[in-house]
Amino acid sequence: MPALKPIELHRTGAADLIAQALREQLVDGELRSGDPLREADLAEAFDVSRNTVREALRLLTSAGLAVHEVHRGVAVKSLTVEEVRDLYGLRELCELAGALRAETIDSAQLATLRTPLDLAAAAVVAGEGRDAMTHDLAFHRAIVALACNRRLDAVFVGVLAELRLGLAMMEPSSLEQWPARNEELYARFAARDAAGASERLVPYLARSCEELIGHLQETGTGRDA
Amino acid sequence: MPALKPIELHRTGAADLIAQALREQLVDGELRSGDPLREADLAEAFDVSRNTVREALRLLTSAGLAVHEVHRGVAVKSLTVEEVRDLYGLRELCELAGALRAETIDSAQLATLRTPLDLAAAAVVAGEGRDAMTHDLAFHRAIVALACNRRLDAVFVGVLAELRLGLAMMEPSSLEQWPARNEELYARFAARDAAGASERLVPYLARSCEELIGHLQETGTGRDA
DNA sequence: CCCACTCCATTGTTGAGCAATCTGCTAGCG
DNA sequence: CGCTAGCAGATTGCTCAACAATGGAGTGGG
Repeated sequence: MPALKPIELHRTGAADLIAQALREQLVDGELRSGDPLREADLAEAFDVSRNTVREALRLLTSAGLAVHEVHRGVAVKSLTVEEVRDLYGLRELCELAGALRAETIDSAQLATLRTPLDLAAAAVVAGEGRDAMTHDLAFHRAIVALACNRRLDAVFVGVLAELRLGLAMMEPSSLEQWPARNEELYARFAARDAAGASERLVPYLARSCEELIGHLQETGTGRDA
Repeated sequence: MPALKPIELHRTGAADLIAQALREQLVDGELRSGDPLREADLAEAFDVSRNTVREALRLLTSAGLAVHEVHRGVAVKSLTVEEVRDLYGLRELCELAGALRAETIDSAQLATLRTPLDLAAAAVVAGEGRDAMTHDLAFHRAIVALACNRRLDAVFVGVLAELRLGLAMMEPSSLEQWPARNEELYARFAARDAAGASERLVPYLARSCEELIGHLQETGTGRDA
């Protein structure tokens, strides 16, 4: 036994890798809502066959990140106002499920909230808006994780991914206010105050939702289905 | 303009049709947990190419109904006890979100609860256990629909589909008690009593969950990941 | 009994090919 | 001038055949 092969526990096929690459381009805002995803182009870009690209696109569409119209191809999904409302409604449900557990968390779980919070704060002072948002969302994912339900986590990750379709297109407003707001929320968890955490979470999400909707309407995105 | 072509608003490709056909075989229990889904077999059975089958299988796996191990193929997913707990936790979240709206529903919404309930009752007296379960689940889907959130509906449908992987394998116990239990729940909605509905929903789901887990452990399904 | 080796079934991926369909353009017509 | 028909060109939907890579089952030797 010369050397342990670098463990590739989660070996993935080419289609999965391409889907992941596209996902990343989506959340980074490199692909904008409505952009067409042409099979031939992607096949050449990733140097794979068109069939493999098709599999990757199936994954994206079934994840809700793209839409697929027969004989017209796949395009990056553009969110409608109604969809944003639904997504935020679902997001609220997920986060409240996590916040409910605030009463019974231990210090290790509290630490999982602390880390992304610090990273987000650092990104804010560095003026890195995109990073700040990434870590902010990680903070919220940690909140949901308190519910100790992997399926719930998966749903939440999907919701965030779809929301980022819209969020990626707007400059986060009042960035410098985020750390204070998050610290306040964190303090409620540190105090094991579930009700207090929920009370702060709901208006925060409502504000964030209306902000995104406002931006969608401004830029005229998310028009006809 | 001789005749309006029968509108096919939701044209679907072959892969989607096959995925749907397999889904139906899953909820009907014709395919059991762990059964392998071999590409060549399916290609011949549905008379399509292997690539098309692969696309359909991608859809199933990303919907959580099948598992995919590289170079080992796709198999019908077998639920672990932990997954069942998570699924029921998520299901509870969805249904409670619907039950919360009990205060403000109108008579039309109440009617959407009534219909599947009657169908389920009829199936019970007819001794059609499978149909009874189908309509019972439709009743619960109607509860979730009260939240008026399409995304939530989609999540719930996915959760139910996964649960049916396990439910399809067991004979529903105490079938004749279902109608009474459901009527009781319906009465709370008719009375616009959200708290009462929630209080009845939670233990019902808990019982159902433990029943499924018990059956899984009996039959030894859901072993090693 | 256990290990190594071979063989076979199955998957992963490719590339070419063709029918169906959409899109944009052009030409003809009123 | 506006409008429709229809003709390419582009793109997708799906098939087919092939080959490499991998996993598992069987086989034989130690």
